[in-house]
Order: sequence, then structure tokens, then C-alpha cells
Amino acid sequence: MTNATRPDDLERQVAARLAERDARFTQSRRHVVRFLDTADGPISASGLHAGLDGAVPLSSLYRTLSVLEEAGILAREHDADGTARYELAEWLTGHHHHLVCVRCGAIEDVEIDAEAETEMTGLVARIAARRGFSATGHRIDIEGRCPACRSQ
Amino acid sequence: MTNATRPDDLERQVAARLAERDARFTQSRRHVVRFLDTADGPISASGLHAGLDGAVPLSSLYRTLSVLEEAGILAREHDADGTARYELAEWLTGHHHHLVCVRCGAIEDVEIDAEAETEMTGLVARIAARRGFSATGHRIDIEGRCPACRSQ
DNA sequence: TTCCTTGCAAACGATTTGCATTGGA
DNA sequence: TCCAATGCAAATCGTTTGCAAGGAA
Repeated sequence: MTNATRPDDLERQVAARLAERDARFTQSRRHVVRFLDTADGPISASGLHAGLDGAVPLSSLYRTLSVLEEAGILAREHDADGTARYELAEWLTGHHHHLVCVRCGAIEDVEIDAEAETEMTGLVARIAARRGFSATGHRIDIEGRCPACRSQ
Repeated sequence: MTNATRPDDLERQVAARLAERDARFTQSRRHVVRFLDTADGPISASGLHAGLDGAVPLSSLYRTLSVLEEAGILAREHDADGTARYELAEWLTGHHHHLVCVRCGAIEDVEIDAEAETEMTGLVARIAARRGFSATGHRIDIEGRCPACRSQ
């Protein structure tokens, strides 16, 4: 998923968010943010490690990821294997859902129609309320076979 | 979530499915199936271990869980912490979604209206097709605060 | 009896942390 | 300068596996 605004804005927003927390916008953090900005779905720590060509050692990478996550800059989730995957938080990229290939495990971002999204939000609030929950959001994973895996 | 049919039917179906695979319906497997049948959401291995009062040692429990999962009797997913949680597969319980408390991590099963479900299925197929995916299913997590966590 | 299943202990792999060193504001 | 951030190595923790003993068909 691509940043919703100009490239510079993304880094400016991230820098500001980090500054609020007295955290520095260091090389590793910048590398991670830039890499995730070009990704089209959530990436694992080892995927990032490889994608950054080993520039950031794994232990430092994990520390970087947890700082960015705690600052609300990244969102973490877990794929079917239980491996953590990270992506830019929705206030930076816009609300979206995931297309998950049940065969190869690939995950891609997708957006759904605004009206469908509005309906979902209403539906979700109603269902939650029925159980005494106050809804704060929702997550939809569309499971299927990706183009490559469709042909077996 | 409660079994959709008579209690006996659940165990009969599980036994049959295991038999097809030349696997036995042993004590541990029966314990796990019974416990999950009374649960109202997916449970972790350690939750089961505790729930079964240590009757099944963890290593055996993990083996039990993977046999049942591979037989299609259980579905595995991962919670926000990345811990695996198990529940009876949907062909045994019916299609449903999850209500997830963003504060305490509790997960409860919920069903949504049949019409909403039908709409979702259509929407999902459309979105998937647009990306060259063939949709096989969908998963919705409703995030919110549970009754206990609502009051902080 | 025949294998599948179990249980213990050791092995694994993803993630985390202690500690001395480095680097950014 | 000064404290946050880094990198290495060791420690965790959930989960998996080797192997000998036990149990269901």
C-alpha cells in the first residue's frame, strides 16, 4: 500500500510522532518506515531483515519494530504460521483489509467500497452492542487463492 | 459456541473423521473436543492445559491439537500476542466471526445476520476477483472493549 | 498382537534482553 | 555532551520432536 500523501509527509509525520515520545528518527527506523511504505502488505521481521539486505541486525530490528509499534506508527499482526508481520498504521496509509492466499500465505492490502465500509461499520457496532461490547474497529481477511496459486 | 446438533452427534462426527484417517479417538482427543465444545471462543494450548486440569501434558496436547487440526476438526488462529488458539472447525459449529477485546484480549464467537453474511460473501468475491484471487472464505474480527473492560 | 499414541526430556525458532559501545539532537 | 539506540551474545517462551513405554482396535 502506498502512502496517502506525499512521501515527505510520511516521514514528517513519523518524525513528529517519534519526537512527541522523545524517540529519535534514526537510520534503522527510517529504513524500516521507507521499506514498509513501498510494501503492498504486512512484512515479517525476517522479511524486513532480508529486504533491508541485512543492514539492520535482527535484534536491533526487533527493537526498532517495537518502538515504532508502541509509538502507533506500525501495526503488528500474525499470519497463519503465527509469525509477526508489520505494516504502517492506518492513520498513515488509510483503512484497508487483507487478501490472504490460503495456499502460499501471501498477504496483500485491499480497500473496499466506501459504502460497503460504512455498512460494515454500522453492522459491526450493532453486533458488538448486542454483546455489551463497544466497537472500536474491525478487520476483514479475505481468504482465497492468489493468481499464482490459482493454477495449482 | 455450542454445537449445532446433539452432543452425541459432535463426537460421532469427530470419530468418523478420525477413523477416515486411521486415527484413534483417544481420551486426550475426546477431552479436547469436549472442552472446546463448551468454550465460547478459541482457546490457547495453555488455556486448554489448565482447563483440562493438567490431565494432558503440554507436549501431548500439542500433538493432539495438530492431529485434530490436520484432520480438519479444529481450526487454528493466532491472537494479538501471536499465541495459537484453537476452536472446533466451522463444519461442526457453523460459520461465525469474532469479537475481540482490544484491552484484555478476550475473544468471543458471534454470528452475524444471514443477509449481512450473504452480502459479505458477494462483496468479498467481487473484491477478490478484482485482484485475480478466487475467494474461498472470509474472516471478520470485531474489535472493541468487552463489558468488563468498558468501565476501564 | 500391532501400531498408533503418549510422556518425558531435549531441541527449535521466533522474539527478547543484558551490557558495553556508538551515535543523534 | 548525554542519554537514547545499537549490536552481539545469551536467555526466553511457545511449540516441536526423538525415543522408549503404554493403550486402543
